[in-house]
Amino acid sequence: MVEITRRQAIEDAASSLFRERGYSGTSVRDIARAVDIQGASLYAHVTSKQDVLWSIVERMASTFEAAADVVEAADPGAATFGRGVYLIALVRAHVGVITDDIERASVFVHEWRALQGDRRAEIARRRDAYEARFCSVIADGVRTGAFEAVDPELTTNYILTALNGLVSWYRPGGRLSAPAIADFYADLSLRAVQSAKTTP
Amino acid sequence: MVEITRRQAIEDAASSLFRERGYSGTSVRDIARAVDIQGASLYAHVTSKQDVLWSIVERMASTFEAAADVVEAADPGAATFGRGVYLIALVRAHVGVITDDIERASVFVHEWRALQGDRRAEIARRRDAYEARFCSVIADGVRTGAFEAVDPELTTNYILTALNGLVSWYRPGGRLSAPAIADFYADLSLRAVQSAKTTP
DNA sequence: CCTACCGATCGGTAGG
DNA sequence: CCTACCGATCGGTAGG
Repeated sequence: MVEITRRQAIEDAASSLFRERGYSGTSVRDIARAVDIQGASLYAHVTSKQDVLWSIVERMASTFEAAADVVEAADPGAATFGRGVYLIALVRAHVGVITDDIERASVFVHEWRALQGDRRAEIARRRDAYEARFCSVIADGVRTGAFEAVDPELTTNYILTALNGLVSWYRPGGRLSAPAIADFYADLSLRAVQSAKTTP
Repeated sequence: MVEITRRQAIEDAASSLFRERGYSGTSVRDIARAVDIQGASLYAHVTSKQDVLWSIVERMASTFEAAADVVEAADPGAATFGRGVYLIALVRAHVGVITDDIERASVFVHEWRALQGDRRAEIARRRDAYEARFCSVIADGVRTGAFEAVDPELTTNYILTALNGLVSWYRPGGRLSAPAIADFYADLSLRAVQSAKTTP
């Protein structure tokens, strides 16, 4: 119990530092200082600095995946919803994950490249799979004529990077609430692909 | 002449390394090795690692500003062009700067935070001023009804981060040419803000 | 969770 | 542009 809490405190502190200074720019002593222990004592709780990064990044990857799973579960086989409704739901889910844990989300977006070897490869693979969900919804919409004849891959990159930009400026308690941002971002994303024919 | 060339080679190598590993993750010896000299010899050409980062970031800041200046010069007082045409021109200019020098652009986008003190503050200020150009075009369009009633600041963040995402995946000689990407990104950005009323 | 310590590497300087 | 070198800091281990 105590250990779980301590470990979480370490990951919280590391998330904040990794976000501010990057993984390479943060020393294990920086993290230790943030939780008020000696640098070497950190190794009673974690096996390496890489291990801390991995925990943060892996958890966020799972959270993004789970959020998209929920959207998918609401319309099994993707048969009922219009592609626009589906895209909006995916965008809202993505924004929600970011605003729910802005520091870990920031580390996920910007620091996953600091992972090494198999772990980096795994995250790259899972990112690709996640992006493919957006891509196939967009491709579907283009096929049915609900969306403009956009390039699905390019458009996925455009939209997802726009959403991820949130990690650089969102701050809880700011001018706009998280749900308001999710709504506005969903509107912008849908309009970007929406066919003029289906716009009233 | 030789020195100018050498200095450029160092900045090129540093751009590539800063892009791949980040500023903190790159050592001066890494840079030196890339230009085939000893680590300490680098200091015959640069005064510090910070100095190299500053050169890269400052040049890119100037390049972005100059590109927007050209757009502005084409319509002094912003009186003739429709806001849509103007926004498209700004987006194309921005994308063009990125695709013209993808490595320095990537460093500009991701590593400017590694600058210290006054230099970091200066770049933050110039970034804000640059973003304000996009913001005011969007705000104008909203006022005249040419654009949807979007939040100009939020929309500026959305669009500019989407464009900057290019630094993470654009590679010269890829599936899409730089001008094609600029066109598609301009279309997506315009549609995101375009009022349904003015869409045919 | 601490003190004490490890070899490696860091950015940078001296002096040629 | 080199060799030789500086003090500081790095991630991590030993042993309690």
